[in-house]
Amino acid sequence: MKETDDIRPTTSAPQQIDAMDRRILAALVEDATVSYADLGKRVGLSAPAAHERVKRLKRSGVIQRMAALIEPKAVGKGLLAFVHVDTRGWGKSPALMAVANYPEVEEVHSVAGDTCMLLKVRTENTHALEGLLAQIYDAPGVLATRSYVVLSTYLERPPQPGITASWPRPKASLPVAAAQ
Amino acid sequence: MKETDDIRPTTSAPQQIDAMDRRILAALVEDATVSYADLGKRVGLSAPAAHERVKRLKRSGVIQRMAALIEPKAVGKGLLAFVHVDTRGWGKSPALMAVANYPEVEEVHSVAGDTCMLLKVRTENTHALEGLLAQIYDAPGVLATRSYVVLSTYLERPPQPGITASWPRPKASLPVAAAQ
DNA sequence: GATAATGGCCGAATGATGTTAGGTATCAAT
DNA sequence: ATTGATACCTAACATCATTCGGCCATTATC
Repeated sequence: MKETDDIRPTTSAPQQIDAMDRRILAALVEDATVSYADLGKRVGLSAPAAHERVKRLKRSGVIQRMAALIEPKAVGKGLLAFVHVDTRGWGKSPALMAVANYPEVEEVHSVAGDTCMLLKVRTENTHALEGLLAQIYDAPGVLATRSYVVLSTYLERPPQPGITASWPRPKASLPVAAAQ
Repeated sequence: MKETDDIRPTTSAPQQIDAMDRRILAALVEDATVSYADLGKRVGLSAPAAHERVKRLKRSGVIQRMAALIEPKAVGKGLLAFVHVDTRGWGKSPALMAVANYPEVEEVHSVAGDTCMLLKVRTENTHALEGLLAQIYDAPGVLATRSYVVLSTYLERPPQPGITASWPRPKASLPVAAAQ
């Protein structure tokens, strides 16, 4: 399993991803432990050919890395919440970005809309969430936060390689003049 | 790499996760392609011992699966957005849940707060987002949606095994009576 | 239109790694 | 003290990743 070729994170993918690459990606996103022989069989390639493709996808940065997906509840993170942070001025202050160092913080985005920053956090309970929120409030320029505590998660998965080619026409849309 | 032991998704983890398991999880979340020899070296175990631990973590469901993490932009998903969906009645209608079949939809949660459902979606552009929103609106009972389009992502990672033992006291908090 | 060059693939051989087996130490309960 | 269970180790084996050489298709060049 030693990747002798250096996987240096080169600049973003220059070449195009074809249908074969997409099938390989789909398989690896679902299960990254398949042998190259099985992977090749699934997509219609030999093991070395599949390996060569995967190596290229890694080198080009399309495959960032292989990761173990763990069950949050098992590691003491039963509470998931999305935190919207309203900030004065420009929200990306170093003090606010420092919360990314906590392992409870999984995502930090700046968003367009009525709020500046959006965090996805996972804590053991509401008490720990309060402790994290206190850290967020502690950052200068933070005006307010709104937390959306997740009650149930129906779907949660990493980025998928598939894309929807054409979106269905809405069937129950309001009549619009000149809707082509 | 063939896991001869069946990894049947048994009921949730019965036994406790110790510090060694946490270190193994931390290593595998970062890079699931390490050899068991390297993994053992990193956490202070032999290769078979590390393997045994990993096998147990998989069987107990702590490790759900190994997945390839791909760069969304490389597969034509440069636009990330969080969509809040307000619904009349109980939001979990089959028609709304059907949007989970689109590969653009990565997360579906029901949340507490002023909205009922929260989706994380990744599309190629705003036009595709519009097509997806049309599908959401098409579900009966959907009153309104609010979309937060991500401008920049500063952090995005899968669930981490680490937990913060004690949260720092906020340094700039308002004086509170009898704050112990 | 012939030919060289490139890219992608395959089959087979080799080396690294996953995996099993057997044995030892530690700890808890009998 | 003895038994049983658990977790670990070393060593051997089986499997797989990886490399190599050659083949075929396509494209560029003469």
